Amino acid sequence: MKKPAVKPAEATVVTHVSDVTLRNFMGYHMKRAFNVVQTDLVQTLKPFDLRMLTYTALVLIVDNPGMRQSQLADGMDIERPNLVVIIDELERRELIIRERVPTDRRAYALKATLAGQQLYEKAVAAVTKHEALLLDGIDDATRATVIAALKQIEKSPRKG
Amino acid sequence: MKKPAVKPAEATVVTHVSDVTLRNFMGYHMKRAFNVVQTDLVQTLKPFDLRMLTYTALVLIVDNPGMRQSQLADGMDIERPNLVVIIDELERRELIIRERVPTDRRAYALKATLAGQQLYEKAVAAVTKHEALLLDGIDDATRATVIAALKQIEKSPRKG
DNA sequence: CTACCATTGTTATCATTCATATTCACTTGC
DNA sequence: GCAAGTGAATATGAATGATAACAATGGTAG
Repeated sequence: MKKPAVKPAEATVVTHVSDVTLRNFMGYHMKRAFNVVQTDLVQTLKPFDLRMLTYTALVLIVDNPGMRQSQLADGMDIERPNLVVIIDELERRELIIRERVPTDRRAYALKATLAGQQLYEKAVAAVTKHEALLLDGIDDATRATVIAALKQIEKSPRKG
Repeated sequence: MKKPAVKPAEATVVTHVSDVTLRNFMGYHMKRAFNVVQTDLVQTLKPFDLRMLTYTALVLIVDNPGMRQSQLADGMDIERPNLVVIIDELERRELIIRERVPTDRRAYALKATLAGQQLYEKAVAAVTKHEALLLDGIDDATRATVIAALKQIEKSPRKG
């Protein structure tokens, strides 16, 4: 019989919330840590008027000039319809352009403008700096171990 | 000059989407890995008719009998109004009860019913099993390292 | 005791993110 | 040429998260 290490103190006033059971799960730690990272990222991107999604899209477009929207949606793990508004916003701000593909007039080739590339440079630099602060106390070997483990989890069988 | 290691192949057709820039960020790895974990968790909880939020709430209530809603909201890092519907659902399904606190008639003491405790046992066991599969190739020492690192990130200064 | 303020839970409302279904334009395979 | 498939857009809905405002109650200063 597996008795959990949690003793429900009968009708006692709760002074401190215990999450011992959830702390047994890697996913719980991941969610809590990621929340901190995400909150920091949102703050970091605010001066550039970028959200996490618009930032990710911009970076991928700069890194992959000429990519199609469906490719970008795949890369971002979101559905095509949801990408449209993101691309709309980036295009309206003239950070990227939708260029018709001559060989397939259904598709758009996504490319960053000069302004888009410049914003990319600044935003990536800012995020890099902020993340360095967040990971301050963690040495390089540990970081490498964590990244390797996260990659392995990401590549786990039951993906999509 | 910091030239990124990304060469924008002029007007070339993109065959494979590169995320080299994003791969420099720990947060990106965390998000991708967590997506996998979360998708698996949702699937795991589906047979029990639990979502991530109702599951988390149930676990915390079982572990902390008598806790208040505001304490639970704090523990779950969500706002009080958003917790109401979650508690409503758990109460409607008779997994928990809202018990009036005699000493403070504004507050409810949250307690799991027998059915709630039983569902808790089954759900926690299922999640434990599924997570074990997900972390299969990762040895204990690595897991401990990752958890320690995630905890450190979570406790980072700029929290809330 | 009264007046004021803080807290608990609730309702209403809104923004964001993500999914699905449908439609339109276009391409491709037969 | 036509049927089927693909790229993108639109409309819509579900889930999660936040804020504002409120009623009821509790605590405290005067």
